[in-house]
Amino acid sequence: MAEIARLAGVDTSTVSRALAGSPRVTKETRALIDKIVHETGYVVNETARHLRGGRANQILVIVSDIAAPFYSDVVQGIVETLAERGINVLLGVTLRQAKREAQLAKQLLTGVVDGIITVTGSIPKPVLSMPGFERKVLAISRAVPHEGVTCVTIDNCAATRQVMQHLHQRGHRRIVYIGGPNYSETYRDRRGAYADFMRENGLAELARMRATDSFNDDADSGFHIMKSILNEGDRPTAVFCATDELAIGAMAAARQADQIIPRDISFFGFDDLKLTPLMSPPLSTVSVPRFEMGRRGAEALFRQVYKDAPSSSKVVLDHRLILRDSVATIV
Amino acid sequence: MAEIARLAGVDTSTVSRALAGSPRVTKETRALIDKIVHETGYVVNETARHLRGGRANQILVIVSDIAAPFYSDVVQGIVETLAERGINVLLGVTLRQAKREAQLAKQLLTGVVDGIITVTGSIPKPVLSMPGFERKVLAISRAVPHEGVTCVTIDNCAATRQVMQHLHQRGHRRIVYIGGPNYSETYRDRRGAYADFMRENGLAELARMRATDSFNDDADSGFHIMKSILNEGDRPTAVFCATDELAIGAMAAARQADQIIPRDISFFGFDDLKLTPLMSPPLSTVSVPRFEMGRRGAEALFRQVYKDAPSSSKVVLDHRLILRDSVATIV
DNA sequence: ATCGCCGATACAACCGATTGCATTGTTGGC
DNA sequence: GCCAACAATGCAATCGGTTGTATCGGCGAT
Repeated sequence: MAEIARLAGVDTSTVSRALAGSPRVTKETRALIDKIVHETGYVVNETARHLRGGRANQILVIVSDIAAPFYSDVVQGIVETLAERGINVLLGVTLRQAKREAQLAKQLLTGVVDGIITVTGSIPKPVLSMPGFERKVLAISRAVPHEGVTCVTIDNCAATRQVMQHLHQRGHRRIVYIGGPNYSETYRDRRGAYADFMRENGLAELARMRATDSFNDDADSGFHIMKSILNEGDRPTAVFCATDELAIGAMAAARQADQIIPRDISFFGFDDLKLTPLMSPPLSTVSVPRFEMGRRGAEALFRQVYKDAPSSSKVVLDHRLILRDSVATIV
Repeated sequence: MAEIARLAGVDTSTVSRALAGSPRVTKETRALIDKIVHETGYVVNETARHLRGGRANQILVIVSDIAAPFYSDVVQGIVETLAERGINVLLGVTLRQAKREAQLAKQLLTGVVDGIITVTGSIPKPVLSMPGFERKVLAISRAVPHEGVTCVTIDNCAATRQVMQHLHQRGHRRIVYIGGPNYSETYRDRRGAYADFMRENGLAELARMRATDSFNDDADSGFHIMKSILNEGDRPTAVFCATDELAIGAMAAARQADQIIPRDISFFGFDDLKLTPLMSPPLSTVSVPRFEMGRRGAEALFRQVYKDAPSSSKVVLDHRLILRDSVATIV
């Protein structure tokens, strides 16, 4: 910028103002500066701007694993939305290790980012000691156990209830639940709503809930759980999987055991991943607005961090049941 | 830092050196400073450090769409690797628009990032005018048309040839190719190797190549292409899909037309996505080391940017054929 | 006892922009 | 024709660190 100022025969402050579009520079000066900037290919140093301005214009997104389709869709929504607003997205993956999460937290403390969107259901510890962190952090999909932090999610209990009602109406009673690890609020909600429904409908004794090992909730774990269920005898007529990934694995296990879906066993998923209509058979599932969750979360955090908007407690988006061909009617 | 210096009764330069582990500070001073730092919860301002040091310790990853499973796996590999080295990853998605790509390029020019990993097969124009950009840019999966830029990829031609040989040995002659848009070098290579193989084996007249519309290469496009192929009559005995996503869609279309796979039609995919062994039937495919591509690419760029290593032209990783149950033998 | 050397720390410039305030020059009013 | 007011620009401090060089003090050697 000093170079530009020299060439234009003005001070750097004038160049700065000209570039910022301040009304305090003449058209002529502005034109001259613009011309020189164009000729020399000069671009401002964002780092210096950040240092002076105190804003990094960057937001950190924390997921446990970007390779999981659910998260990558959410992140896509976030990145698109923030890019439109000139905000960069830093991507952090925790691999479900608290240590990594703590490392990532430093990015906020050291001023590398202005805010954090977490899709893991937890806030890195070091962040909690920051005064006013509530406005700088936002949770998507999984709520975090902290007052004042905005959370964008869906109504997991209501959705689960609707799924169960559907299965029940179709004549299913012997319904198994396959879910992910219960440290996740999402899975706790879905499992809880399942259990409640079974109890309320006098099916408490038929309720069977299975969760994946420790940290796994991918298709493979669904496959293995389903395999063990099939080996136990006393087969269910329907399986409610807490995610489509689990359902894809579970259906594969059923097919491998020569079960015809849905004739022998029905399946219901959750998420409506892009691939599920192409499964064999197309999977009935709950549509979860993943991109939209990302978009809304990004918008909300943007307003909180850069526009001084207050944080709200919860933003609940709509879900809806997608009925395809994986559920049979029992007569 | 000034505050720390004041409390410790020393100069900021001493604090800086103490924190940096310089041998030029006494144990006592260091201990005192460490204690005060700990008590006050002080953390350095990375932005200031970057301004002075000229390094952002950030690298930009450009993909067209993080929601595509192929890309999200590559990105996972990149993020893990760079995190280990203390480098942040900025994620940029182009949605295949040159405009967005150009915007992202600015991050390098303005010093926000020190390097770029592109998985789109192209380098943003503004970057090309940077002297020495070759060392700051690296391509993964798809090569870029620029001398001196390192590219991490696999041998698409060899892999395609092996697939075709396999299908040929199993008795298939009427083999269709379904690929993505040909502006991508990857798809051109795979299609070219397919065409060559057909010609070299006297099957030139049976060669049929279909590409998806413009920018689409997801499962849905595979579905629609397959549907139109089935409508044309003169059905192929085998379909070679240039990606697993296309294959998943194509298989769904075949099933919907009451074709039994592989009895009526065989399928071969490419990528070995995590879900393909769970398909119905499990898909034969080419294993592509996506995480490893990300890791190796990240390592190489890290060395180039931060360790002054020279750029190499090409890093070719191993692929291998995964034979499952989607290909029948024709007698 | 004095000189020289060395280790520990302080001083100050620097990275590259932004911005409040001072200064300069011009114009308009009376 | 002089002064006030205002528009345009320059000056300099600032953001928060890092680092080359200067300074200070103590100790060993002669």
